[in-house]
Formats: sequence, structure tokens, C-alpha cells
Amino acid sequence: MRHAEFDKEKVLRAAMCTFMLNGYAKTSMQDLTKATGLHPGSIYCAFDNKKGLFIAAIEQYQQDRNEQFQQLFTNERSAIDNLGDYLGLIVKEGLSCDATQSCLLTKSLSEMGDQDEQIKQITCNFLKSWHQALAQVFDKAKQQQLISQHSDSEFLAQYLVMGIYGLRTIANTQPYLEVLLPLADKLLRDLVND
Amino acid sequence: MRHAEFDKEKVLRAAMCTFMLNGYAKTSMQDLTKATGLHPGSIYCAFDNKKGLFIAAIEQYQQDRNEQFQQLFTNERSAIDNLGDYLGLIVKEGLSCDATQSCLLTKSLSEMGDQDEQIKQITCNFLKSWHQALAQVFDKAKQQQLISQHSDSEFLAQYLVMGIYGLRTIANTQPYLEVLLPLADKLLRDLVND
DNA sequence: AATATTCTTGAATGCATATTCAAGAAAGGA
DNA sequence: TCCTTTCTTGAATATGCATTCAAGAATATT
Repeated sequence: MRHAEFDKEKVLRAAMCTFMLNGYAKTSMQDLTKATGLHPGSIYCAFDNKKGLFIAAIEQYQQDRNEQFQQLFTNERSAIDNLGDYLGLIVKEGLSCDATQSCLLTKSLSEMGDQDEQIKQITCNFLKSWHQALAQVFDKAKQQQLISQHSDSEFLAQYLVMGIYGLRTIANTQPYLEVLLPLADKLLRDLVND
Repeated sequence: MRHAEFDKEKVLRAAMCTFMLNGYAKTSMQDLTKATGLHPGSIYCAFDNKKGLFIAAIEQYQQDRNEQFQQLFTNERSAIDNLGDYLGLIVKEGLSCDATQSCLLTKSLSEMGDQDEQIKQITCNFLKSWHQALAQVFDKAKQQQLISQHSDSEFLAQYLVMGIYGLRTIANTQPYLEVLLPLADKLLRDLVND
């Protein structure tokens, strides 16, 4: 018996970045062998094919994002302050002007959602769970009496998701703090004063 | 002297739809010949190459959108009512579940913005002029005393753009009236009560 | 009607791509 | 140490693609 020699997480993160940079269609196997350091045969052995590697990379992305989210929101501070920090992070990502910092899920959904049902399902499921997690944050804000008791947490989460999608899209063309920060600030205000 | 036989607008709209459906990379010349009815040689004669046809299709899209916009906003009604109708249209497009109804500009920017400077310039320019046109609508609303005189029209336009991008992205996964309409309603409210 | 000009046609070209596979290398067990 | 098993390697394969081009068809001009 002999073990595989490569570090799966490293490989997946490298593939992740390459896919984010070029999109799925424009990422060639050659790009992937260069980025991961793996030879074609190894990739096909470990992930079946290009799409298999793509899906594995997406799942790694989901896991990374999930851990980041939990880390940011698992504390005893005010839920609204947490949301402010979270939006600040998204603004910061938008500034970096680096395609590596955009959302792999929405990008993949936009590129392939109409052609590949499997990719659509995988990305949609995660985006739904993200929405749910945000709704729980608004529930917490309600318990902390930071927002009205009549607020609809799911609706507020949906509105926040809308804003974040919009912020990310604007960041594509205007990655400037003086553009993004006021938008994020008003978004948070409109969520609280509802 | 002999004239070209095809109807340029029809050809461009057919190409437009094909590109929207598949994205640029996954649209083959064969797809385009099938969709437009033109033979490869004719396409290369009229548009140089695949990218030339793509750019021409984008420009047609811009023109179509512009005309639609002017038609909606050129009247003596309340600017806010006009905005409401405009958002209603965007919601309606989101419902149709048809990739043909999404925004070719943001989709192209997301797919190619990091790799093709020319496409980036062309799409960014139009998105900027759209933003400016929306700012003028808020100026009109100010004149009509429908929003505060201290409002920043450009900022409100930016916020609306953010919301519309977000709405469109949500429509990808949830093309439902009961999801999109409340979001659009709150968006308009948050724009007016600022 | 004859000629020149321009457009149309679609098969041929060459290149890039995803995938396969058989030989070689490394690791573990006897 | 030797043998078996598993992993690695990268050249070979086959397919799909954008693009070209030369012959044919249609139109305008003389």
C-alpha cells in the first residue's frame, strides 16, 4: 500500500483560485496542472475529470467560507456589530481588485447555472444555507432587542443577501472604499430601521 | 455593387441571445451560425471574428436597453412612480427564468472582465452611463419634491444599481414574485426615505 | 449583354483541448 | 531482499474549435 503524495487542501485551493480567475470554461487542464503541480493522470485518478475537480474545489470553498462565517459570528457581541464587521470584510474583499476574492459560487452559478443542473444544485444549496445562517443572526438581533420584534428575519436576511450581491458586482467596476463603504453603511441602516 | 443580404439587427439579436444563454466561451461558431443563419465566412466578413460579433451584439444590447429606458422615463409622471415601474419590469424579467432576460453586460463583465480589457471598458462605460441616467431621475424626483432636497442623487442611483444587481442575482436562484417583489418594494422605500 | 465587383458558401486547415494508458517509480509486506 | 500493490508520469489520442479561402452566385455598371 502506498499513499497519495499531494496535499488535497492545497491542490483544491490552487484549483479554486484558477477557476475564480478564469471561469470554468476558460480554465484548461494545462492551467490546472500548472496551478496544482499535479500531472493529468493524477488529477483524473483523484477527481475523475475536470468537472470533478471543479466540484471538489467548490466544496472546499464552501467549507472555507463556512469556517470564516462561524468564526466571525460566534461570540457574545451585538449581532448588529457582527453584521457591520461582516459587511466591512466584504467591502475589503471588493477593494482588493483580485478576482480571487470574489464569490466562486455566484460566479459559477452565473456561468453554468443554465447548462449544468448539478452545479446549479450544489451552489444553490449552499447559498440557501448562507441565507438561513444570516436569518439566525437577525433572530439573535431580535433577542438582543436591537431590531423591532415585528421584523421578519428571513426577509431581512434576503435583503442583506441582495445587498451583498450588489456590492460585489459594483466592486467589479468600482473597487473604491469611498463607493463601497457608504453603500454598506446605508444597507446596514436600512436593515436595522425597518 | 451588391448589398449584404442579412438583416443586421436580427443577426445581432440572435447572437445576443446565444451569448446570454451560454456565455462567451461556451458559445461555439457552430452555435452562432445556427442561431444567426449566417455561414462562417459571412460572419468573418461582417464582424472580423467571434469577438467582433460579440462586441457588436453587446452594442446592440446597449442600444435596445437605452431605448427601453428612455421610453419608460420620458413622461410627465412622478419620478418615483417611474422608478417603481422600472423595478417592476426588472422583477418581471427575473421571474421569466429565461437566461435571455438577464443582463448581458454584467454577465460578460463577470466572465471576461479580468481577461479582456476591451470588453471591460465597453461594458463599464455603459454601466456608468446607466448610473448617470438614474442619477438624473433622482434629480427630477428632487425637483418634484418627492425626496429630500439634501439627498445625494448620485449616491441614491448607486444604491439603486446595487439593489438591481442584487435582485437579478437572487432571481437566478429564486425567480419567484413573492421573493422579488417585497425586496424591490423595500428597496424603493429605502431610497425615498433617506 | 458583358464585365466587374461584391457577397455567399462550406469544406479544409491547423491548433488547442480533455482524456487515456502503458511504462516507470515508490512504498509496504513477506 | 524481493515481490506485490499503488501511485506517478507525460506522451499519445481523438475530438472540437476558430478561422481561412477559393470557387460559385448574385448584383450593379457599362
